[in-house]
Amino acid sequence: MPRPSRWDDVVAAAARVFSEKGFGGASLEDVANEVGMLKGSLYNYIKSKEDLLFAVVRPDAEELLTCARDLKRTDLPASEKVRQIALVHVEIIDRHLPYVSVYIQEIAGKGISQEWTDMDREYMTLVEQVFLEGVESGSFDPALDTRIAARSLIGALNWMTRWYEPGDPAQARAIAAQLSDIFLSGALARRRS
Amino acid sequence: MPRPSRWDDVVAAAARVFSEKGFGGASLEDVANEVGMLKGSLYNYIKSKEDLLFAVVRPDAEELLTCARDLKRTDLPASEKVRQIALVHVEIIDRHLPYVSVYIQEIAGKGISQEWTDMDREYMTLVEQVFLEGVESGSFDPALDTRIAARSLIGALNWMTRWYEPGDPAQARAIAAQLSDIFLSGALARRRS
Amino acid sequence: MPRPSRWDDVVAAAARVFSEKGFGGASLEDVANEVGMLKGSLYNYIKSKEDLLFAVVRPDAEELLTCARDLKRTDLPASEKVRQIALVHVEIIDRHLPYVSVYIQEIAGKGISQEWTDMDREYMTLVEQVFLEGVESGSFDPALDTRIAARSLIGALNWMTRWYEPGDPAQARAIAAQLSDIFLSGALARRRS
Amino acid sequence: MPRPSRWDDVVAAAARVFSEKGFGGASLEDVANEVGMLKGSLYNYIKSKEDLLFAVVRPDAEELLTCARDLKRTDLPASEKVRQIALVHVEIIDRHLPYVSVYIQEIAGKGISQEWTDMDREYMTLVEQVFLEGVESGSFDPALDTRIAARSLIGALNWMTRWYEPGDPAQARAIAAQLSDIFLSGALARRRS
DNA sequence: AATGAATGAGCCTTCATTCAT
DNA sequence: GATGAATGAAGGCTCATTCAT
Repeated sequence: MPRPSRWDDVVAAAARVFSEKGFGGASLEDVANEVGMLKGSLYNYIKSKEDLLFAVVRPDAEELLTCARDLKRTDLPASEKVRQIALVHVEIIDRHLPYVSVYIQEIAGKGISQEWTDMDREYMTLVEQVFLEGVESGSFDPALDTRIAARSLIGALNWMTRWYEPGDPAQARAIAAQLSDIFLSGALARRRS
Repeated sequence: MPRPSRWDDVVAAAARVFSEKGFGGASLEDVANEVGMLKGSLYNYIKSKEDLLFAVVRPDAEELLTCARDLKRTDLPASEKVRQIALVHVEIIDRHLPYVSVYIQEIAGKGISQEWTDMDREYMTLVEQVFLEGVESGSFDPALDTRIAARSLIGALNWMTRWYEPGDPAQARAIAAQLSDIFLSGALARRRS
Repeated sequence: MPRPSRWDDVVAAAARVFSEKGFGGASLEDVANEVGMLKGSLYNYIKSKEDLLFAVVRPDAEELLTCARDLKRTDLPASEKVRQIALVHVEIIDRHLPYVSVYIQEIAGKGISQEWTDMDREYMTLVEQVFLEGVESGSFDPALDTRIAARSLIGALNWMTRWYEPGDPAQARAIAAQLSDIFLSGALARRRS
Repeated sequence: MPRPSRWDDVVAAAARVFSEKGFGGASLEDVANEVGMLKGSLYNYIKSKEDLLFAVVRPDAEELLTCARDLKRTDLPASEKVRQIALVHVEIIDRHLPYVSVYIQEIAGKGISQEWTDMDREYMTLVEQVFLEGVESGSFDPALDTRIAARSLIGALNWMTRWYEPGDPAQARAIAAQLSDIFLSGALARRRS
C-alpha cells in the first residue's frame, strides 16, 4: 500500500480540528490524533502551528479572490455580478466549509499580517466596486450606500459558516439565488401594475 | 455574582481584552493588567475565566432578546419590525461593541451550553417570524425564503462587529436605515410608475 | 444574645476540617466557612495557619502525656499500668476524635519541631518503661522486646482514629479492655490447669 | 500506563518525595527534581498528580492483598496464619517503606474511591477471618473480640511506617516474630507447671 | 470583631517546539 | 518519515496573609 506524502491529510485534519475547536483552542496533539500520528511528527510537514493555519486557509481564500478579480474584467451587468459573487462564495462554503470557517473565524478582519489584511481588503473592494458600477450605470438605486451594501452582502455570506450544513450543491445554489434576490430586489412585494 | 466596587471595571476590561485577543488568546493576567490588579485578585469577583466571559456577554444578549420579544407583541407592519430590529441591533453594537464582539466571536452558534443555544435560536426564530408575518400579510414577496432572509439579516448585522467603528449614534442609525432599505427594497433601482 | 469570644468555635471547626481534609488539604476558607465567618476574620484569632494546627492539637496531647507521667509515679503493677494507658488513650480518642486524628495524622512522628518530637518521644518512653518494669519485676515475659511492645501498643491505639466511631464511652472502655487483654494475655486459648 | 525508559525512576522518586512531604505537601516540581527532569516532562508519564500517587501505591497494596488471599486458602493453623500475615506485612514495609508509607498516610481509610475502600476492607476482612477461624477452632480464646484483634494487629503493623528503619531483613523478621508472639501469647509471663 | 478586597507566591497542567534515535 | 522524550514558558486557579474600613 504505497503511502505518499500525507500533507493533504495533515491539512484536512487541521481544517477539521481548527474549525471545531478554534485555532487557539486546538492543540497540535489534537491535529496529530486526527491524522493518526504523533504531534512531534507534524514538524516533518510544518515549521510552526501558524504555518498550518495558513496552509488550511490559503487555497480557498485565493480561489475566492481570483474569481472576484476575474469577474471584474467581465462586462456582465452589475446585478449579474452580484449573483455570481454570491454563487461562488456559497459554493466554496459548500465544498470547503471547515477550511472557510477557519478563515472567517481566525483571520478575516483580524489584522494578522499585512498579507491577509490586503486580501481581505481587496475582496471587499472588488465587491464594493460591483455595487458602485451598478449605481453609476443607473441600474442600482442612486441612494445605495455601496460601502454598507458590500459589507452586508459579505457578512451575510460569511455568516453562513455558522449555520449552513454542506453537502448539497443544489441547495447551495438555491441559497445563493435567494440571497441575491434579497440584495437586488428586497423582501417587499412588488406592486404589480 | 457579587457586585462590589470594581465589578464593572473588571467586566469592561474583560470585554476589551477578550474582544481584542479572543477569549482563548487572552490571559487573565491581561485582564487584570487592564483593570490594574493582579490576576489572583480577579477571583474575588469570578469563579472561573468562563464566568467572566458570560458576565461580559449576558447583559447585551439579554437586552437584544428582550427587545425582539417586545417587538413581537407589537402590531407594527412587518417592514417596520425589520427596521426596528436592525436599529436596535446596530445601536447595541454601537454602544457596546467590545461586549457584542465577544458574544459573536465566542458564543453565537458555538453550542457552548443549552442556555446559550436557546438564546441564539430564540432570537433567530423571532426574526424569522417577522419575515413570515410579512409574507403572510402579503406585504412581503411570497417567494421569500424566510429562513434565509432572517439568517442573512442577522449575519449582515453581526458582521458589523468586524468593521464598524463605534461612537457615532447618528451614523449607527444611518447604517441601520440603509441595511433595512436593502433588505426591504433591494439594491435595484425602482422603475418609477 | 451575648456572644463571647469564639475562640473555641474556631478551634473546634479547625479540628473538624483538618481531620476531614488534612491540614494541607484544608484551606482557611474551609475553616472560616465551618465557623461562619470569612477567612480574613480568622486572623483576629490566630497568627498563622500553623498556629491553628497547634491549638487544635496541644490540649489533648498534653493531657495524654500528663496522664502517662502521673501513672509512672504510681505503684500499680505493670499489667495494670498497661490497662490504664490503654484506657486513657482510648477515652481521649472517644471524646476528642477530630482533635486527636489531626495530631496523629499531621504531627506524630513527623519531626515538625523539637517541641513535638520531644512530646512524642516522652510518651513513647513512658509506655516503654511500663513494659520494662513488667519484665524486670518478673510479671512480664523476660523475652519480651519492650521497644516493640510499646510501639505496637501505641500503634494499635493510634490506628483507632481510622476506624473508631466515637460517642459511646462504654464501648470505648470495652475496647480498651480487649486491647489490654490481647497485649497482656494474647489471643491463644489458655490451657487450664 | 506507559512504561518507557524512566518510568520506574519517576515512581520511585515520587514515593520518596510523597513519603517525606506528604502527597499534598509535595509539588510535582519536587518529584521532577528528584528524577532530574522538569515538571512538565512528568506528563509524558502520567496524566495527573493523582495518577502518580496510585502508581506509587498500587503494586505493594496488591501484593499484600494477594498474599492474604493466598494464605486464606491454606490450611495452616490460625496462629501460624497470624505469624505469616505479620511476616509478609513487615517484609513489605522493610522492602518498600516509602511506597507503603504513602499508602498508609494518604489512602488507607480515607475513602478516596470505591476501589481503594474495597481493597482496604478486603484486607481487613481477611485478617479478621483468621482470628475468627482461631476462635472457632478452639485454639484462640473464645472471649476474643476478633474485630478489635484484627484492627489492632493491622494498626500495630501499619504504625511501623512511622518508626521502622528499613534495610535489615533479619531484623524485620525478628520484629514480625515478636509482634506475633505478643498478639498470640501476650506480654505476661507464663506461669510454669 | 468582622468584612471585603487585594496581594504574591506557588501549584497543576497544557502545549508549541526540539531532537536523538 | 515517525517516534518518544524532554524542554520551557505560560496559564488558570488556590491560598495564606495583610489591611483599610
